[in-house]
Amino acid sequence: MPVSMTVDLVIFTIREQRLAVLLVRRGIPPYQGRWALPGGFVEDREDLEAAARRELAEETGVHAGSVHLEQLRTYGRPGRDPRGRVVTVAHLALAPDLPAPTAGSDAAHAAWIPVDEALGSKLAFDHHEILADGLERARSKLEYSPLGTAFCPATFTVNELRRVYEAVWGHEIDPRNFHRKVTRSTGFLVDTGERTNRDGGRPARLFRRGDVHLLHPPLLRGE
Amino acid sequence: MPVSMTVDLVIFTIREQRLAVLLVRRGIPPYQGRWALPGGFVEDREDLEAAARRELAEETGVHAGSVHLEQLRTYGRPGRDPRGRVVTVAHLALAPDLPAPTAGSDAAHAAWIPVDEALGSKLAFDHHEILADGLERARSKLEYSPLGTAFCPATFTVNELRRVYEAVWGHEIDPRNFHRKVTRSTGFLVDTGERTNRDGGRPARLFRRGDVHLLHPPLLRGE
DNA sequence: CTCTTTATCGTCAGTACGACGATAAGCGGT
DNA sequence: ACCGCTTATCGTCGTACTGACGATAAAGAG
Repeated sequence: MPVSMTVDLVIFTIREQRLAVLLVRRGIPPYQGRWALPGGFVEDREDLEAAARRELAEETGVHAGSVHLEQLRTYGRPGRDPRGRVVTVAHLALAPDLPAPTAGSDAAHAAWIPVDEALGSKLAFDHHEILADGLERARSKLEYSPLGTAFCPATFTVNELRRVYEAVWGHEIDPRNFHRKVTRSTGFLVDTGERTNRDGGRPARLFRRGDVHLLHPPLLRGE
Repeated sequence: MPVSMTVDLVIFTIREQRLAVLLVRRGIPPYQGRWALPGGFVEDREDLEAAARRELAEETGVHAGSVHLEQLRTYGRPGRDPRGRVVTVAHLALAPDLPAPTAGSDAAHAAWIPVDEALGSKLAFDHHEILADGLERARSKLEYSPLGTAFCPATFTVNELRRVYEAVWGHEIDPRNFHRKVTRSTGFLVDTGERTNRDGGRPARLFRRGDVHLLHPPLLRGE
C-alpha cells in the first residue's frame, strides 16, 4: 500500500524545425546507459505540480512560468520499476527553443532528441509509452488550444508558428490557409505592429500570444 | 517519499433524464457523514486501472467491461487528506442506468445524486474539485467521442441518445439537427433494423453502438 | 531590374452548421 | 373513420468554415 511517488517529464521543444524531447542518459541501474525521461521523487509536503516544476527547472534551468506545464497521466503498473512499487505522475511541458540544451545541473547527461528518434529507440522503464502519450496529447492540444505559441518566443511571425504545427503534426500545412485561420481566430494572436524579415522574403508582422484558452473554431490537423 | 495510493471514482449515469453521480456517505472520520466519491486503497501488486475496476464492481455490482472507465487526473496536494500523505488517481466511469443503485456491498450508504446537487453540497476531501473535473471531461468527451452511447443500453433510439446529451450538457438540443448529425456520422450508430415506440409517438429505429473511437466531425455543444 | 523568397489577400466549390418547415406513423379518444 | 397529440424523419434555407490554389506585395540577391 505505501508506494514511492515520482514525477516524470515529457518536455518538448522545436529544434531545427523538428519536434524534440529532453532525455537524460541513466548513469545507474536499472536501465543504466539507457535514455530516460527526466524526473525524480516527489518530496515530502511537495505538491505534484511543484515537484514537476522543480524537476523542470533542474533540467532546463527555466524557473519562470514561461513554460507550459500540465499533468499528462499516471503510470502505476506493478513491475514497471524493478526496484519496487513506484508510481509516476507524468507531466507534459512545452518550451520555446531554450538557449542551452541543459543549463541547470550536470549537462553532459541530457540532450534534446528528435521525437521520432526517441520513439525508435529503447527507453528506460515504460517511458516509451509515456512519450507516445505525451506526443498524442501535444498533437491534439495544438488543435483546440493556442498552445502552439508555447513553442515560440515572446513575439513571432505566422510563418514561425506554422513551422511549429508542421513539426508537431509531422506534415506540411498550406501557408495561405494557415495564415487565414490563425489571424481570423479572435484572441489567438495579437498584432504588435512591428515587422521583421528574419524569415527571408517580404517583412512579416510580429505577433504576441493572445489571451484565449480555447480556439474557436479549432485548427484541425487534416490528412 | 512513501505515500498511500488510492483510486477515486466519478461514476456518472443518467437517472430520470438527469446526470447523476454515485456518492457514498462516509461512516468514519475524517469528514464523517459527508458525501464522498467511492474509492479505496490500491492493493499491493495491483494495477491502477484494476483497482478502479475493483472499486467500481464493489460499488455498482458491475463486473463486465460494459462500463466505460478511463483515468481522469491525479490529486496529490499535501494536506488533502488529514490522515497523512495520500495521493489519489481519480477515474471517470460512464454507466447506463443500472438496475439497483448499489447492488454489491453495503447498499444503504451509497446513492445516485444529481450532479448539480452534488456540486452544490460540501463533499469530503477535494472531491468537489475532482467531480467538477470529471464533469468537464465527460462534457468534452461527448463532443468528439461516441461515448454518449455508454449511458445507453445495448440498443437505443436517437431520442434516448439525445436526452443523454441534453442531460450531460445541461441544455436542450434541436431533435432534427441532432438526428441528422448522429445518423450521418459514419460508424457512430449501427441500425439494427428493429423499431420501437417506447418513446410514445411514431416508432423509432433502434441502433447499436458503432465501432469508431473518434467522431468526424465532432458534435459541438453550442450556446 | 529581374529572380527568388516569403507575406498576405481572394476566389471557388464542397461541407457542415443552426433555425425551422413539412411530412410520416404510431397512439388514445370520439 | 377521423381528430388531435406525440415522436420520427427528411428537407430547405442562409451562414460559416474548409482545402485547393490563383494573384499580388514587398523585401533581398545577383
